[in-house]
Amino acid sequence: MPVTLKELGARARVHPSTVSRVANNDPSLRIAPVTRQRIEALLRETEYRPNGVARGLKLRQTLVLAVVIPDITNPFFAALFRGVEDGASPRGYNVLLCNTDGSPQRQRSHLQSLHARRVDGVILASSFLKDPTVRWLRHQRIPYVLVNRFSDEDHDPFVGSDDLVGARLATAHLAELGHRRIGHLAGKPTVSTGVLRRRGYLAALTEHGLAPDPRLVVESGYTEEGGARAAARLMALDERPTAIFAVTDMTAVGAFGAARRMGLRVPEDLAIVGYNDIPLASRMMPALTTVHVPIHDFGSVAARLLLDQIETGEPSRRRVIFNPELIVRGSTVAGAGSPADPQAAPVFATE
Amino acid sequence: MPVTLKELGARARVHPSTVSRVANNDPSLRIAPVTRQRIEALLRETEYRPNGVARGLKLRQTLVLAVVIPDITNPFFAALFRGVEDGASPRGYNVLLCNTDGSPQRQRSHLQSLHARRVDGVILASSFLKDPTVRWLRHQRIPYVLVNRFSDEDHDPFVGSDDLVGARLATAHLAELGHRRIGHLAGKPTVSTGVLRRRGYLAALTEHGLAPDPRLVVESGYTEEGGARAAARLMALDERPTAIFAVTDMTAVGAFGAARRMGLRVPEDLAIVGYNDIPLASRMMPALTTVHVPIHDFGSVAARLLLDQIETGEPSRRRVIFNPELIVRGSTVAGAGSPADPQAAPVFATE
DNA sequence: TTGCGTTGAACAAACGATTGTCCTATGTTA
DNA sequence: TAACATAGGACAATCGTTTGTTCAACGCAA
Repeated sequence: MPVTLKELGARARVHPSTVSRVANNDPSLRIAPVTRQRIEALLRETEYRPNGVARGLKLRQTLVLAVVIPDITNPFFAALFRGVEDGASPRGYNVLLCNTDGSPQRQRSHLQSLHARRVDGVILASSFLKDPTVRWLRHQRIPYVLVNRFSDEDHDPFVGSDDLVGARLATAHLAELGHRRIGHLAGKPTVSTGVLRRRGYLAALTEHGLAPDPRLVVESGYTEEGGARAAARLMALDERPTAIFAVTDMTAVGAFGAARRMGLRVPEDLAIVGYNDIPLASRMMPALTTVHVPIHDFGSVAARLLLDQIETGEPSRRRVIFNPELIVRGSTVAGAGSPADPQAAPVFATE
Repeated sequence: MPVTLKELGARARVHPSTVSRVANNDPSLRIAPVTRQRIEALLRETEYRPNGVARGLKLRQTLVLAVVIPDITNPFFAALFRGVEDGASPRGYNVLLCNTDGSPQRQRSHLQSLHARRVDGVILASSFLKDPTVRWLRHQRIPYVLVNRFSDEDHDPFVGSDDLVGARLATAHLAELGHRRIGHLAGKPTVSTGVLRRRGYLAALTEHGLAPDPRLVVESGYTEEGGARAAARLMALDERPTAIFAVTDMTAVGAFGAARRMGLRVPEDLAIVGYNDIPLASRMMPALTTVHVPIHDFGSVAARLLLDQIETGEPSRRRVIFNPELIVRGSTVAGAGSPADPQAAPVFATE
């Protein structure tokens, strides 16, 4: 059993509260040097560490954060989590990880559980548009930061990339390579990245004098399987696309697989662009052209924003938007190299 | 602010302890039906959830587990974590995730922090041989389960695969393909998987009449970069190997990259076998021949073993060893398919 | 000797829940 | 009518810390 203040008090023949003050270096404590040393020796000898649960109850802070994501198995979220932990751990916080598999019910029940545990804050990367659980977080005054996906345009602290710009870059790249029929594996209309990347895709098309064709946009969700299915549907069209912009790298990977199974060569028969630049992207054959975003930084910046809120006690609406950057690789331009990972910088931070 | 028993007691004009008993459905409570209904209505109306911290203090259980791993960014550990969460979440537990990056210091400091927080149990996938922190866990009577790597042969609850058998399968496969010079990207001698897989490799060599050559064994660690470096060293030998058995899939991926950079074709110039069958393995080009182990099951079984210990209050030494299975793909046999994921079953479970 | 300022701690009240025990009205039985 | 059950809750201790307040003893000056 771990040692308690009570026991230490008995062993040092002082009141437990005195031990507590010595352990916490309470400046308001006036104490005889000899007594202090006796207590300090005891603290070292027993390797006393205060019971975090009791401390949490008294101080109303648990030093625990939570990260809520769809699926840690997705490399994007794994990198994101590392960022969060790397930002929070040096400041004494531990981090709970909750997977929702994209289910609003699971998200909701996880958040309720986290609230009951009195976590100090939540980083939510699985929110959707007008997400009621985000409103609930606000209402419960639980500090939170949204990452990658936002819920309302301006009402939440947020870290992400400029999806509209990123999608436009990706699509413009394809148009400039001469592709006339460019398909889109679209995210969900209930998720901000889905909406914005689709919008960016459409904007780039018209900017390059290409008429949007509804048949060329197929909803794929965010999984590899979804990407494969959606790509297969696209390639079954009469006039099939010669290029695809996929809403995420994982769906692009699915499209790769589908193309391969249909005997299509990438990029000769089908060019593919993804989004996020997960580690896997540069390792594929051919390597995946994609929109680079600093995933690890998403996490560490989100942690910083969250800890700021926690420590000041004031909610924030700060938004940090990173500038996405196109990385051209072999999936659009045969033989294109895979340059060293670029460092995107935040170009746009309000309030 | 969340509602407390005290407030509810005041609002229902009963003592807080009575509210608690109603909320917990305490059978020892005799109560007038009308009062009960008044309280229950209030509980529903306020969506009362007991403060988990206070509950943890009183009941001496936090309903929190921790998973300690080298790096969640490694797909192996991501899948493992999912297994743990899928096993623990339905039983009301939340899971903390701690990354050590393979540093014993970070492992140690994480565990101390987890102990101070009074987590109910720990799943440790980053242990090494004779790991003092494992002894410490035992000594502190913190329920724990080791996964994938063990510390002592028989002294800890453990979930993993039979590394010796798996490595022998992999190496034998290469030998049977006719390879005479088979290199090994070895794990660390301080880690059980490193030792056992190396031993399995050596055993298979002699079983096939091949003389072990120390120059063909290069320590690579467990990262992609380490694998690339080690493979490059192997391929710089005068008599370079025509096949490599890598201690994990990630190091195999590194070897892939190195081979590609040296202009070597896989499998024609260099055959490669990995270990673990992470999702990435089957997606590579060519797909990676590897030793399949049920990673997700590692996690969920470990969670079960841990929860059993927690709920019975008794430490266990149960070991669940899964049977590894060779998956032959294109990295050793040109054109070999990638069959559906097999389901390995535990073939060996003691006490 | 009385009074007062320090020193060096002890005391006690939270934080929010759980749970064994005790108490007070009613109604019932002898 | 006195004794006694029983129903229906109230009381209080406890989990381990933190922190504002109190307090005894001592030294010193008047």
